[in-house]
Amino acid sequence: MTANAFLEEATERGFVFQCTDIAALGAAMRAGPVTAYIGFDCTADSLHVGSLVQIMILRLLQKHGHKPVVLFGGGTTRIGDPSGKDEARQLLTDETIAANMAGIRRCFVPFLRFGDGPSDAMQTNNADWLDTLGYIPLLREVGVHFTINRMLGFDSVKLRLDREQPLTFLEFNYMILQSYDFRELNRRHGVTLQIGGSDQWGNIVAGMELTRRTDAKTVYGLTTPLIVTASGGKMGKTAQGAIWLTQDRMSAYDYWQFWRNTEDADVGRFLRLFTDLPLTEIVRLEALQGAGINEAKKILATEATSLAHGAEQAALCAETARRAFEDHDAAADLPAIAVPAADLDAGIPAFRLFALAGLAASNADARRLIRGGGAKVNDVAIAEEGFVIAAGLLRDGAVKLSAGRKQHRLVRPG
RNA sequence: GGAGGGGUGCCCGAGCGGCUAAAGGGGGCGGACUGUAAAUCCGCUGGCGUGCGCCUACGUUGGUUCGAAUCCAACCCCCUCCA
Repeated sequence: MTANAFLEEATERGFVFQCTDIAALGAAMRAGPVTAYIGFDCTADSLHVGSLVQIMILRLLQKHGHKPVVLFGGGTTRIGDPSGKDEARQLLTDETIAANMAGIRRCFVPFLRFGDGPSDAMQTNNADWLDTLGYIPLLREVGVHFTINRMLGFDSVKLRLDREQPLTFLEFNYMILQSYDFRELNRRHGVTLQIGGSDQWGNIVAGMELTRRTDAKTVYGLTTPLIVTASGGKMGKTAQGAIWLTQDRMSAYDYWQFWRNTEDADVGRFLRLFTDLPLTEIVRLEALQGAGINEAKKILATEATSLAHGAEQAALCAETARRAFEDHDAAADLPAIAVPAADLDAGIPAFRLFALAGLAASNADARRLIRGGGAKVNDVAIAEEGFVIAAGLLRDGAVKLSAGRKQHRLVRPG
């Protein structure tokens, strides 16, 4: 009934949670390319897989000939979005925001084609129009269209009120500014669709209504579902923290490993969302039973890593993992750290080296790891807590350290 | 402005003068089982040197005491009711 290639594929792949008017949006998309935007606030200097659904839907949009707009929240980050947060974020300085924006910008490069063509992606920054807004004019021109009665009903506001957590007036205004963004992007660039996570529904609808009331223009909103793992956990959280999309925050190898460790029940869903593989192929992969599903996980890992870090890197990661896990090859090209050769000659307590390699949070943590039987050197469990690692343990120029069965690091003299 | 309640480790949450690095749960890590999965079971979960300790920690700063997360004072922040 939507009869539109983009919406059909987006729906089949699991990107669509809610849409303000899917039939009308489908008609608009049939009529010609639609320009759509997603806003990204600059709260960190890199994006993680929590934003990957948004990035992938923009990619899909572009594939179908529509135009993606990436909006950096240089202005709105100075406010802080209360949506889905049970307490206010700490305010960021302007310098931090600028630095974060530069970092986030890099995350999109592998996923979208930027340029001046009709379906090339473009980027913009809401600080360009928000920073210079005058308070009274804004209140008179925009504020008049927002009723407190209505705003109090939005989930983002209700959450705070229900939990008796403070919601500052500053944050309360976030919705108004995001609405302003939508209208402004419509005016400047003909944007007619705003996409966002399901927690953005209220903000998106508010912008849609503002645009209709003041400009008599019809625009649309589309939200993506919140992605949780099949066992109910938040996706993209590990011991080390978030799964970052840039290599300065997380190596391609660890990124590959993240996807490789996907739960069985999530494989099909993640293949749909986070790879470009055709649906027919995905249907085949997710049907694999028992240990066979591991093949699908490897493909998921390589495809997802390929998008973020390139096919060459991804193939390398896959090969490293194959050698480390399937051949038990100590010389596989695992993440490595360098230790002064003299120190290694003299011998270093294993617990110290584990901490140094990032396999344990501290020396004490490493001692616990050894005591618990989870620490291995060259694939042999360490029996005594005081075990010393010296140059004699070098195999092909490296010592392999393992914390548990999955985390491996090489130590090289250098 | 007044009255009352509260701020505990990554999170939630007990403790209310010594036996408290602080119950319990969650999360995390390790082990067993597996398929580098889930579920389940077991162990660990402040730091530094190590089996004898030292340091840091219960909003902040002082005080009482041989001894405080626990008592007192001031201050900061949050919540509830009143003005």
